[in-house]
Amino acid sequence: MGGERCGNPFHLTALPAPRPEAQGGALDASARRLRAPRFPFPRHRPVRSGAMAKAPVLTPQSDDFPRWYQDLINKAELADNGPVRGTMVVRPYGYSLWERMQSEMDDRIKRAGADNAYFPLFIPQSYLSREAEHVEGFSPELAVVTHAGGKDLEEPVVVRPTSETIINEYFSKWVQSYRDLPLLINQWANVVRWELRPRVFLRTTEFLWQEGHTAHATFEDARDYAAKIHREAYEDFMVNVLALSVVPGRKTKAERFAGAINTLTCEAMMRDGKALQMGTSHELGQNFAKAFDTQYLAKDGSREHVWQTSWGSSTRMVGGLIMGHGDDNGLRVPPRLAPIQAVVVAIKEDEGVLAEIKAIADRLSAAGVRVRVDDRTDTPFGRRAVDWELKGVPLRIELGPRDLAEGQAVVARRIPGGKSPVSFEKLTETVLAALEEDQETLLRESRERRESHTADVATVEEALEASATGWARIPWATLGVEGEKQLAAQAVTVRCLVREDGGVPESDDEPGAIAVVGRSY
RNA sequence: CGGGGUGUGGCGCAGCUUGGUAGCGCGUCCGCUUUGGGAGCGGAAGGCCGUCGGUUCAAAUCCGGCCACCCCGACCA
Repeated sequence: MGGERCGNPFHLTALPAPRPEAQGGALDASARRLRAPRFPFPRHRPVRSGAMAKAPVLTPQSDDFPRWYQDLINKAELADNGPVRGTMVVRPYGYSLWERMQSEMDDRIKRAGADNAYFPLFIPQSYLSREAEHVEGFSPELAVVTHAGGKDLEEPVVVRPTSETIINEYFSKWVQSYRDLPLLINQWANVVRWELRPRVFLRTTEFLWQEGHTAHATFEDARDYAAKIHREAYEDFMVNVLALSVVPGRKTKAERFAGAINTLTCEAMMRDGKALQMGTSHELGQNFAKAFDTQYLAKDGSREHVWQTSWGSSTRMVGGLIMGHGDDNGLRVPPRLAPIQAVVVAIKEDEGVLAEIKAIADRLSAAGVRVRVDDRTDTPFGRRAVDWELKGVPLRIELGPRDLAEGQAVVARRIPGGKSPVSFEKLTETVLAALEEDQETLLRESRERRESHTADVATVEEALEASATGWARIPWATLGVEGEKQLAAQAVTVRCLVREDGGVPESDDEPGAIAVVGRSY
């Protein structure tokens, strides 16, 4: 793609047309009347002589999706690259999205019975080695500290890539009796995995996440808990808050977490048709319990190793939010997640207007809306409108002197698009209804996009073909481990195994299991 | 590690073929006019051209070494 960058302004004429008019919704009739064209130069029309046309705010998705993603992160002020390759600086607005995710996830984790705790960043290197598959899985991406305090360390310490090992070291002390079980712990932390191909939010060397670690008395208890987190915390959050229509499923052996006996995943489809693993929940069996000798005394007096789970979700979800919902005008944040659900904008400097926007914001705030006032009248209105669109704030309530005189404000909707005047009396009610509707709209769009870009196929060749634009579903019995390898040669992977009815298979070889395959981030 | 590419004000780039001491867009700052969809005009600040060496009266430009970064093939939240 390097060769495509071109300073020639005539390239602008080849840009795609503005996105189609919004469909459906009560605001639409007047919206069409009021809305200004987003880009002054429709496709294939030469730029008029004289005035130079404005470039689009972002590289259009259809031109170059990765570039669009980068543009959006920069212009919506979500993050910067850090000085060390693969690291990122999360800027305040980007961090506020993460904080909302944390808050919603934390509620669900606590509802599932887990308590938060904190374990150290540094782990003795020897801990990693105790579980063979685990160390093998992680060793290529470990950051190891060999020198500290002005001298070489006797035993190098690794910067945690995940905390199974160190947590088990302590679990083995804390668990003595069946009465100590289940032990349900979660921690919010940063982890480091040295990445060769970093991408902001999607794959960074350091990232933020929550990692849950539990110990149970029986295989069944652990299995059920991993499934509970998978569905009641992860899937529920992703569907009902992020408005992403994820596919919950089971990983194949090739895609499983190093050291797990089973991995459950939620896979989301991005707007370019690629998959993003949004969160995983693992059954660890007794692998770590044996490696760290985590045992308990059962009721009958026998000594048993615990059965364990671990589960994680990370700042990668911010990337999923961007690529799952964003369009050529920027981010689109589902209302339930949005740190700012509505921004009240003063169109121009005017005493009455400035007083009224604050009053409106207060009323909305009292009604439970996360609202912000934009009174930066030293910045032109258009600039501010574009900024809020880039940031994906669902509703923009615009107020100018003319509106004030008529006792109304203009409500601009980011998600369906369009604008409509609303009287002050009806404003709060309208805002609340629009937020509800927009949440549903995003989820519906996400589901429809995924369904229309998923093909049921019968051969590896067809699966590869479908993977060019989306996902394929193929019977796992047809594909098999051999077919999985063939796909991998083309950078296509089995994202997960599902049942025909959408359920999650109990094992890899469950009859009737369907493999969902595609390219992924 | 194998293949391709790039290093020039904060960001994005031109200039290199044909050496003559650096320019454009965006951004930033100041002033006035503006503010209903990325404002206009005027002014200003900001770069020893990745690095080391060579050729030359003269190097961003030519030659060589080194470094860094980016893109495509093996892992992962």
